[in-house]
Amino acid sequence: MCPMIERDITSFEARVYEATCLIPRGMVTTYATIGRIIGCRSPRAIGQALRRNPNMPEVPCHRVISSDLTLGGYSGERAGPLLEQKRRLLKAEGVVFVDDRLAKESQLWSGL
DNA sequence: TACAAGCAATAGT
DNA sequence: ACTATTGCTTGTA
Repeated sequence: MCPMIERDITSFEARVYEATCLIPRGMVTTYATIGRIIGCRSPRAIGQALRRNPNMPEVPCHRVISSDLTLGGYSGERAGPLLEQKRRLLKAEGVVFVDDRLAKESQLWSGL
């Protein structure tokens, strides 16, 4: 029944979760944008919150990339098979990456 | 309660 | 390429 996945998430983690869920399918956003939405000026804190993954896989954390339009990381790994899977997930949603970089900048979600 | 260490980043030099 | 900055979580005393 109750999978009790949420553990003792803090307010910060809840905000990150909410902001991440706001990302439309087929688009991506950056840690900085998420921080902008929840009012956090430290993208590292967001990466850490997502790394802990308070509620997986309900949260499309794979739609969060770096401001440099690079893939960033996934599940705590900044490189490796998991990151490759992240790319694959994004590709399945129509987001194309070339050379570990977002091909179309128009697919960036500005948080509007 | 207090202090120290670490993190899926970003900006500036 | 390298260093500094930054906010938040976790662990230890």
